[in-house]
Order: sequence, then C-alpha cells, then structure tokens
Amino acid sequence: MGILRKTKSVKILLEEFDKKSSAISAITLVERLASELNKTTVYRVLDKLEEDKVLHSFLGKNGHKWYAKCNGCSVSGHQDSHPHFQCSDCGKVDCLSTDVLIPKIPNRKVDVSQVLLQGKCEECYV
Amino acid sequence: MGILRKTKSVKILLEEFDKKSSAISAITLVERLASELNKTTVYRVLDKLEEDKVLHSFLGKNGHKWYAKCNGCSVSGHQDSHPHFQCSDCGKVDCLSTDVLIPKIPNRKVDVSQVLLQGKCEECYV
DNA sequence: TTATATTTGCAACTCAGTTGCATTAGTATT
DNA sequence: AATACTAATGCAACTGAGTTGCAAATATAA
Ligand SMILES: [Mn+2]
Ligand SMILES: [Mn+2]
Ligand SMILES: [Zn+2]
Ligand SMILES: [Zn+2]
Repeated sequence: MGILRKTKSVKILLEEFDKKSSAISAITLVERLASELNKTTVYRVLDKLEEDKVLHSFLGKNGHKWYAKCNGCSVSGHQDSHPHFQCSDCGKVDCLSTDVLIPKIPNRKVDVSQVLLQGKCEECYV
Repeated sequence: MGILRKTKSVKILLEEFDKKSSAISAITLVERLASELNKTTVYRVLDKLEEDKVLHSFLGKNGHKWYAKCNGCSVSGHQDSHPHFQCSDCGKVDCLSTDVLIPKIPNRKVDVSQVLLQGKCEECYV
C-alpha cells in the first residue's frame, strides 16, 4: 500500500535523492542518516517509496541494494528495466538511459532483465 | 595461486558440477554436501576453483553467489562475461551462449557487464 | 481534542559469507 | 615406507546487510 503519511522520515529520505541524481546504496543512507533515523526505518521507508514507484531498486556489484529516483515513471507505467553503471574508481552508480537490447533466447521466455555495467565514469575516465 | 592438491573436497565439488550443466548456488552446495564437507571448506574450494578458471561465479537475483563450469575457457582466455538466465518458476540458473551486445555508453568506459535475465526456462515454459 | 491506525525505535534475530587457529592430510624427499 | 613440509580442512566464533516483533510515538481524520 506504500506511503500513507508524510512523515519526517519520508521527507528526510526524499531530500537525499533530491540532492543528487545518482543512485544511493541503502548502506550509505543508513550510515549517513544514523543520527536522524533508525536503520529499520530507513529500510522500511525505502521499501514503501519503491512500492509507490517514487524510487526503484537494484543490486550493485556486491549484491547490495541501491536506490534511485524514478524518472519517466508513473503509477500506470513503470520503467525500471534500464541498465545501471557502477564506476570501479569512485564507486558512483548511475541509471543509464541507453537501451540494452535483449535478443530472443531460444526456448525461454524472458520477463525481466538486469544489466549492471562496470568501468570508469565520466569524471574518472581520463 | 588456486588449487595445488587434489583433495577429497575438490573431487566432491567437481563431481557436483559434472552431474549437470546448470549453475549451482553456493548455498545449495553447502547444504547438499553438509554431511561430507564443512561450509567453510565449500566456500574456500569454490574460490580456488574460480581462481583456476575451472568455475566462474556470478550473483543470482537475490544477490547470492552462483557457480558454473567454465566452458570455452582456458587459463589464457577466460570468457565469463556471458548472460545468465534464472527461471522464476523452478529456480534453475543457466549460462547463456547468446550474446548480449552492450552499446557504447557516452562518456563512460565499460569494462565489465553483468546480465541476468529472468523468466521461464525451457521446461517451465508452457 | 479525541480516536484510530500507521509509523517509528529498539533490541534481538537471520543468514550468507568470512576469519583465526589448531589439526589433518596431500605431496615430495629421503 | 617413513619423514618433513606445507596446503587444506574443521570448528567455532565472527561480520554485516537486512528483517521481525512489539511497545511507544505520531500523523490524520472525526
Ligand atoms: Mn535506475
Ligand atoms: Mn556462466
Ligand atoms: Zn567514477
Ligand atoms: Zn524452470
């Protein structure tokens, strides 16, 4: 059922995602907000913001959870199947708008695709 | 430095991968072999078999570790950047030989790509 | 202002994976 | 075949991301 009330926790978390457009790991949010919010609350609010399609989540290269703002998404149409890029130098993670075409796989029906690219980001790329 | 000795543990683990060609999660191996091998040993031998390019690893949809036999890989040329497919029905995970083409990403240098597809496998696909 | 349900904090838990260390067992040498 | 050497193993304890149950706090509607 998602977010029902505009609580302090919701506002604090949304502010973090307004500050910059790149993705933020749950771990980072928990430690960055440790003085204001409880760990459990952070995880629970992130969950609900995802249900509400305000954020979307994916797994980074260690299998840890990352969240990013949904861009072209509404409740009617949710577009979270884009690739993500994690910089091996600075660790920054971004949503990519470039489409990765998944070819037809023989004898299989593909429903979901997760693409995580790694390399150097714009700032770290000499 | 990888595997140096042909121990009982190495043989037991390699047998599991000879039985069938699909990938096996570390969790499954730990519990399946619990009566013969210690959990720590399973993880350590898997690590070394990967160093030796006998196996390769990747993360499944929950961020848990999976291993599969390397097919066209030698020590000189290791090809582990193929896509993987996890069946949402039966849970089976396979290496795919179909190539997923990663387009050029503006201002970024892509070194590694992880592609995990989910859907129905050949047996579960009606 | 009161009533009600949602949200929060806390502490304890889960579980995949790791680490330190003493013991065991491959392997090469005699 | 016995010895010495070192890698590999088992065990127990640990780590850390994420979860759960429950009582207290707080947003919202009446
Ligand atoms: Mn994204
Ligand atoms: Mn594979
Ligand atoms: Zn970078
Ligand atoms: Zn299946």
